Amino acid sequence: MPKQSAALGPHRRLFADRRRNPDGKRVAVLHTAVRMFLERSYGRTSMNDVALQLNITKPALYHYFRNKEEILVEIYRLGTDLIDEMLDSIEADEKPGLDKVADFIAGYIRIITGDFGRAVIRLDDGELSTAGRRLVRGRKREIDHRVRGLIEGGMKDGSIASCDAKIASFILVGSIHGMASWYEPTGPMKLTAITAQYVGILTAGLANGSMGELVEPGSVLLKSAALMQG
Amino acid sequence: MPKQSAALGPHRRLFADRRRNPDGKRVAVLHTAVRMFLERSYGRTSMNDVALQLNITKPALYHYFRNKEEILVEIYRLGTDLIDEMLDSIEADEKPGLDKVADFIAGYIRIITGDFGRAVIRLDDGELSTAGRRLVRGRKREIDHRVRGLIEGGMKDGSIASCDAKIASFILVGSIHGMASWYEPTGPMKLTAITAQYVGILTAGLANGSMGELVEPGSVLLKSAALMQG
DNA sequence: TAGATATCCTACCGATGAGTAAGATATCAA
DNA sequence: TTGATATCTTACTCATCGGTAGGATATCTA
Repeated sequence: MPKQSAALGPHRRLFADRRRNPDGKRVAVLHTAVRMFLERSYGRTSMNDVALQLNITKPALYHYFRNKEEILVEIYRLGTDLIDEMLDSIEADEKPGLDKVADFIAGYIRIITGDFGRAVIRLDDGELSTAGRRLVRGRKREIDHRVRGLIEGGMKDGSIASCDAKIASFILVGSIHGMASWYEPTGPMKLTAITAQYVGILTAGLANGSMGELVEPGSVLLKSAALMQG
Repeated sequence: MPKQSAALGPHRRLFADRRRNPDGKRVAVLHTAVRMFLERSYGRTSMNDVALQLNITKPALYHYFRNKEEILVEIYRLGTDLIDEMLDSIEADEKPGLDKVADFIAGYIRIITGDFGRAVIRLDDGELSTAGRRLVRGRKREIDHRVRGLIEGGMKDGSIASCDAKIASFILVGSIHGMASWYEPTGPMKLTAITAQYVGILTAGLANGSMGELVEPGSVLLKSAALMQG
């Protein structure tokens, strides 16, 4: 963990003195918490851990948040807000569905490589209470529906090949979600290069005309019907 | 949880009497545990929970496993074994790389819709000790490399368009991993139909010739360069 | 400068959960 | 039948963690 102590510095410094700054300190807690939750998971990060990272004690955290869950819910809210705004902007555009999908891929990658976007994907909403889980999953479901809408729009205007929009959107977001796990900002690949690959492969898969000569899954699929495991 | 008590019945019944059957009871524990880990996560499933589900008490579990982690590692081992065997069979085939990829998609979906396959994807290996984590992540990495090999093979024989094999394999497995989260065996969609969609879209995306007229990510990508978040 | 209050701390509670000690009882092989 | 042992239980230890009680101290405003 000392690896990222440099990045945490600014937030830590906010708590160096007792200057009054409730809003600023609240978001500082959020930035530190989301980093730690992503690194060690929500369940394995104690309130004490977060407090120590900020150079305060655990009860001080409860001055800014009612409980641990409130921190997590707030993180989800910030992350889903980013995604919502991007979808707003894409839906407002006037262009073929396939182009909107291309924009979505690029925008989604941009968001998901940031802390709060990545949190929406990687953190386990099963840790939430029933109420919190309902809220978060509702927002996720809404996002899914909007992505599906993009694909359906493309099928209507003919830029996207006829397919099951639900499955296609799952493939789309699923492949990008994977990035949230393996992408490292300090890694060797430039983000723009990665994005170009994603846009290329995924739009090629959806584009009308490209699914002409379908590859049939052969032996393994047949085997799968026979060996279907209980 | 009473929802799946029917499926757990057989394993529960194994522990009804004290007949000696160490191996059978061991796998019964594994089957019950993987189900519960998938439903409630490893961290939120206590040894007591698992024991109760089997109609025994917690210490009895320690007769079959040294500790909780040993159960999880064993689950990972069984799951990765399934994937390894499938890759063995595909690599042994003599067919174009794109066809192998199609077979892989179908085979991977089949495995991932089963309990142990899904566990490899969904369970958090961050819960493991350093030693266990090294072991599990090593096996996962090996699988990744083999998938990448399939794609590289296809690029060599010309059936797959030139692209970054690393990214392409991440897109491939990432999109299927998403299934491990949303797929429900009792859901409305037949597995063969879902598989066909995956094979269709993904092989179309990789196939040589389909990436001719690339869709350029437009406004959003440009915005992303400017708004890059810290 | 003085009161209001924001900020933060020490010390604690109660719950949970992994793992163990030590012994009771059933099963099976000889 | 009997001894070895596999199986399982009750009753515990120890550590961690979310959250709180109650008070101390610094900051800002009037």
